[in-house]
Amino acid sequence: MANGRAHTWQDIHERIKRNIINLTWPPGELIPGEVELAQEYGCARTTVNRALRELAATGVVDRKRKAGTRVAKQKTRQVRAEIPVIRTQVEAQGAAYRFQLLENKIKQPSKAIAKTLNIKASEVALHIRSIHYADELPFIYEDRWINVKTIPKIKQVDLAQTSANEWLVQHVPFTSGEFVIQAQNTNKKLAMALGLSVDEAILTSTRTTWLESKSVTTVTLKYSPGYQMHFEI
Amino acid sequence: MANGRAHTWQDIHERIKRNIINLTWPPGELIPGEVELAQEYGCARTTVNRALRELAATGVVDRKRKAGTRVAKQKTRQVRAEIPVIRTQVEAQGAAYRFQLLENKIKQPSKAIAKTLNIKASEVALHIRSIHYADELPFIYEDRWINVKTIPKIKQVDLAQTSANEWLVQHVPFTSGEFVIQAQNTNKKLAMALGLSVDEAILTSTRTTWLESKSVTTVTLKYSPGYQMHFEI
DNA sequence: AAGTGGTCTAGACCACTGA
DNA sequence: CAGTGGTCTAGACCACTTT
Repeated sequence: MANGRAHTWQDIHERIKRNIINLTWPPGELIPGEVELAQEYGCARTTVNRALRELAATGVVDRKRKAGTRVAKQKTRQVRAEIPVIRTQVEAQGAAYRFQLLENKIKQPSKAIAKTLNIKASEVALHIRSIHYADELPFIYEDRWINVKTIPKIKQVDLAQTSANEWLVQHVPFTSGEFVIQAQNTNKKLAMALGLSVDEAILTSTRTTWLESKSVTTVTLKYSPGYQMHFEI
Repeated sequence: MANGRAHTWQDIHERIKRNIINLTWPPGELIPGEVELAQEYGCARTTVNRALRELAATGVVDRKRKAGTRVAKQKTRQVRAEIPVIRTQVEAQGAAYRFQLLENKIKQPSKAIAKTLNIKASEVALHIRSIHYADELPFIYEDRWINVKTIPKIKQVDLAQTSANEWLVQHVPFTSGEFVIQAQNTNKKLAMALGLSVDEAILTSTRTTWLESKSVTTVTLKYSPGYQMHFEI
């Protein structure tokens, strides 16, 4: 490790990244080809390839056949977050978790929901509303619709015992999903439910997931005021 | 392609993923080892390894030496988004972009900002405030502090021409960063600046970036009401 | 047409970690 | 200590793009 010869792809990865951070290779610059780097670093081309592939995956470089590898002219920055199950999130704060089921009924959804779930307006879906508490304080208000055609098993689950949030995450795989965040003012009904005053600013997230071409569920979570969502860059 | 033998890692990746979605291999299940899968699919172990590595990276499976590969019991869901430069974001909506520099001054920051930038309370930093417009409507209010010790070059940039947002993204690399989102009510000052009424709910994001152990910049963006931030799962 | 990245292979050795 | 994933190598062929 002390000498100059590095053989792991992580070492190569770091060397190249350092050259980019140093601005030895500034944005837009064409960096040496894989064979050349392999010679320079004294390793196989495959190893250099692995290092460069990781850098490309995180957007640090752009690669094109024949054109070569260039340091990316950052046009966007990627942000990422791990969204845990609500119970885990509450318990991670050292608070006691509890949730209360307000509604659990199969019925006809609004046109907007039917469209989101891609079901006919005449079809039914499972509507669930609940409040999640942290140390007996309202933390999140959940309004969820589940496509029972996709997930018929949900009807046999006791959703007063296990929250739909948790059961779905653990038992239902999905192939794609969307997650939208916005700020909203509390209305009278929500303010009452969460014990807030009207017109407070709260963060809301709407998540919709799909299994192949069939919708699974769409859920809107309304967080208590002051809630912060953290991401990594 | 028409026959059953697949040789690319993407094909192997998809076959395995399908077995997981099918619940052929339910959450928690131990799936066959790399050598076994390589035999079954008629390819090299390296290729299976590549496929499984991608699945592990996206959290679909958990891998441990000796213990083998298991289908992940999803405890978290990862969400991702590409955050573009503000100008690009506005122009992507088909709107005309313009920004107005409200302040551009080197001065002593508040204690909170000094702490965030990890500089002494007596040191100075560059304070920038501006408004970004979409079709002449206020879109984002920006409040930024730049660590001039880390980025001395910033002093030579005409920030009335090129927004700090854009210049930094294109010219300054970073090694890590944090991104925090929350909902806030507009105060009187902000309402005036953006032409809003008081107490409207707006989304704010605060981003802080680092170059090795030195802070680069911390910026708070306040989006106009109704703004939605989209993520992929 | 030629150059560069993308990937596959077969074999080898290493590094963890569970039994 | 033995089994499984993690990685490296050398060579080969392929696929995409730019020239």
